[in-house]
Amino acid sequence: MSMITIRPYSQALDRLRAVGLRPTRQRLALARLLFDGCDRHISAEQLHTEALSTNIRVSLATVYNTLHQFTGVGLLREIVVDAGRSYFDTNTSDHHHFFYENSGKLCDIPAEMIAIAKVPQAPEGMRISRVEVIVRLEG
Amino acid sequence: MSMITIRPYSQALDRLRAVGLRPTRQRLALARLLFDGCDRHISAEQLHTEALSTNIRVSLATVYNTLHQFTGVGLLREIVVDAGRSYFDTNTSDHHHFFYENSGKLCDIPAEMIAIAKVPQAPEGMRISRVEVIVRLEG
DNA sequence: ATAGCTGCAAATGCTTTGCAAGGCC
DNA sequence: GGCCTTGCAAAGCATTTGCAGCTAT
Repeated sequence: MSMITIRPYSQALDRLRAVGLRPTRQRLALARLLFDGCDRHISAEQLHTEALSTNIRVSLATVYNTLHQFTGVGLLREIVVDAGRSYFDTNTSDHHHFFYENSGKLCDIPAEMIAIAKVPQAPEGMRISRVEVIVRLEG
Repeated sequence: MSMITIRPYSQALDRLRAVGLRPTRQRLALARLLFDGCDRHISAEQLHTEALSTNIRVSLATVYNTLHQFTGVGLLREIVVDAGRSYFDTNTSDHHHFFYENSGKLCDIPAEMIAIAKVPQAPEGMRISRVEVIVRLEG
């Protein structure tokens, strides 16, 4: 009853199983949109629109919940570049970002294209969870 | 570590004049809170609260407008670390930040404590407006 | 069967705006 | 006086939540 494109080997189901999230129709569909292509930076609103245009009936609230669940289990990374707009990155490996201030677009900077020579020590009792580099572009 | 120093000659008035903003009572008062002490990271809500507790009558809307005007003329820098919460930094020189994910606090990393060895070239037709490093801490 | 999901709509939190009244030059 | 600012309250957005009904196992 669904018009979802069936790929012979979608990673979506396996990924959900691996992290122990029940593979419901909505989660599976969203996982396919997110993971069955190349890496991407996407907002909740965008993903919702994309889901609807692929005939996947899912509410915006569920999209938000799902994105946060995925982030919680490490399938996604949340990126905040702009007040009041969150992006989710399907690439959770070590890398950084270009941010086009005019258009609001994000673009990966591969890990080897940027090098941080000296990272300061974490203050007493704290540990570094992540070093995030955002190169802001205009023009 | 340090108490706020009362300076006999507030820089606030001069700063406003220098950037061509009319020194109204509200702007002057906010400028004093912001610039007459050590550098700080502050949210609109915090500044508003602080203003009220210093007997400065100012509306939250005016605080927002003022912070953005100050940012527009380079007196402040806006920092986004968390979806839906903006901080304004009175230190506009080149430096980076620790972000305490648990408490939401920000802390400066002096420019010399961090070094970016290799910065990627800006894409065709773009120029780098700023390289921002956020070291996220937890614990 | 039942614990966990989902949709909807209402609620929330931060931020911006419209407009009449007030203040600075 | 004239124009810029301000205050208030209402509007705006993105996001979250409460709850009744649905679903995967």
